[in-house]
Amino acid sequence: MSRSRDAVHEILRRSESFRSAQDIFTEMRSDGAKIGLTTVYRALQALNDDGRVDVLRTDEGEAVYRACASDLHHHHLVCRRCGRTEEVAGPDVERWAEAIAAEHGFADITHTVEVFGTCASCTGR
Amino acid sequence: MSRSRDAVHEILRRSESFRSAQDIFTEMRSDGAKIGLTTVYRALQALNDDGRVDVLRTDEGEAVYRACASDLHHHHLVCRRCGRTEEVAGPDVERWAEAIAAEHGFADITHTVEVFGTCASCTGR
DNA sequence: ACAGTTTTGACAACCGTTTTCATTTTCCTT
DNA sequence: AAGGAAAATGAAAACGGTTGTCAAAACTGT
Repeated sequence: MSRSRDAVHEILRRSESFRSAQDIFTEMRSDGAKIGLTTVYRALQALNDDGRVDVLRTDEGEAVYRACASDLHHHHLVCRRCGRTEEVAGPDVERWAEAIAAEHGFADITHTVEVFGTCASCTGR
Repeated sequence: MSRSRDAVHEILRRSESFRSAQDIFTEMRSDGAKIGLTTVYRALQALNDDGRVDVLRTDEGEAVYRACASDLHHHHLVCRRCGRTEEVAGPDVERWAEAIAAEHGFADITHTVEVFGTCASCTGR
């Protein structure tokens, strides 16, 4: 498992946002790559197992993947129509999470925050 | 939409944890209720629309529901050790989400916020 | 080149969820 | 009560994303 796995990883690294498996598959195909959807799924699984990509679920239950930027901590604003994703910083949210956790006696906390909406170019269409 | 909707809500209120639609359906059937799976799904949707239950996705993409203790919008603080869940209100987060979305031209937004940690009684054990 | 293992991909199977649609129930008006 | 429109129901089919199957193709070391 290497050829296509690297290809998928590459696509993801070039992307700035979360991408779905089908989405990646479509892009690779129209780029002329001869790869199967199954292989894309397998590559994503493997990459996730290796901790090289992370995955989250949209409101609709679709899995979307992203190469780990691992930079700063930030959250995502995802268009539920076209999948476009903006990275947004949320210092307020971080503080809120810390405070609320402390208040309830919870320690060692982590949090997930994802905002879904319809982006400007998809609105009204 | 009332008979079965109340029944589903009742099941949820008696539950202490998140339940899947299929799970609820199975319980109701073995309790002798003559209800269809479709109706369970519709009841859950309606209850969710009314803000009486909240829904989240498991890692596997399955939707799980839970009766809201409070009728207001809120988030969860989940103990990663024992699974204990506290409902927490997050007006700050709501405002933050709205603001950030508007700033990027996103409309019609929803958000998921889940905070994981180790609760007081699990700490130090 | 050769045998053995791994990877691949078309296709079918899966599973949770939604849609369809005909039937039943509920509710309102006489 | 009776009649009729509107809402609710449920069995079965459709759907969409994901995973399994399995034979063919691509690597591996000898």
